[in-house]
Amino acid sequence: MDHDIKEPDIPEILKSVGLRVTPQRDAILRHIIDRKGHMSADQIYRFMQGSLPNLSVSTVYNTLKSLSDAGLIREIKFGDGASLFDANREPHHHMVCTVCKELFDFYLLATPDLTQIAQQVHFHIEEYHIQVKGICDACQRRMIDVK
Amino acid sequence: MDHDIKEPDIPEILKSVGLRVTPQRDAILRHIIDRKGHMSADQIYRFMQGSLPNLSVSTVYNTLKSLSDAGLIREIKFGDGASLFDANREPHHHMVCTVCKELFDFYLLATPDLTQIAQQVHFHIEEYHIQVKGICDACQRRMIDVK
DNA sequence: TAAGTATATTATAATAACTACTATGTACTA
DNA sequence: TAGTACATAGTAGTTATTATAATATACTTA
Repeated sequence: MDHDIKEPDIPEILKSVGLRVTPQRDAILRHIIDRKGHMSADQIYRFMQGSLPNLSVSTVYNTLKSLSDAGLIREIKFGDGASLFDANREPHHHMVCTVCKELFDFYLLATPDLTQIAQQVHFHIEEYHIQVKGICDACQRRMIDVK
Repeated sequence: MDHDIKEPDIPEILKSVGLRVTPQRDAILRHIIDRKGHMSADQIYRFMQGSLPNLSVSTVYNTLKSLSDAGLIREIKFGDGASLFDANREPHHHMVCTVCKELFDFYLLATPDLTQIAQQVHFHIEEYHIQVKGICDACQRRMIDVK
């Protein structure tokens, strides 16, 4: 058995934040961690039809809320449509393409200094997130081709 | 007549972005510019009952979309509930208090350098917005008092 | 200045994304 | 191996928003 990539112990992660281990939570958290991307509640629900055909939509929402409250995943509200969720790994931010609506991660080398502002207004910062809107590479190329 | 504060010429602003001047658009844009804060479509709708009792909810949404597309106002999706809108003045960002849910503006002195990342991934940045979550001054005090 | 037309508005219906509710089921406790 | 606190499923309800279609109006141009 090769251990190049260490499989995360999902039940252990759930226990560590005080959540009961259920097949539904295990499967949903596993899916979010395995797939690197962003996904909506509905996408998760539809994906789970294979392995958990009795899974209820409300369980998906309840689970996403529990995982989110526990800090294991992050909810991204961006553009139109449904909230997206991703595994809360290294701090990262998001770019959304206003043409194709696709969402891209990005990582900041130098983080903006928010401490000054926070001190001025006595705001206790828990987290911050940068949303960038623009046009992705593929859509830029497409626009040039059309022109 | 004192001209200390120059009144914005709303019809002129609308024309300048190619929008027809209607009483509804005039009133809505005026309200958003006059009031400095953030407001939801529903808040605008209810406020307008006095001056435009026949105003329809869909007109509020249509108008907000037109104004937003034209870059005159900005839509803020943050936390739960409805989108908020504000006049798109100097670039600024937002802090939301996770306790009282209130939204605060803040202005960055040094803007984060996103150009490097944009160049790397060939993303054409149109705008960016920093969302900060945390606890506001008032709520921090309240928590200390209770303790 | 008065049609004409493209666009805006209204009112209502429809939709999407979620939340509330309650009966049933199950993970953990002792 | 109960007992119980919590989770799930299924359905109904809610909220915010969008679509539709008939009527009305802002702006154009003759």
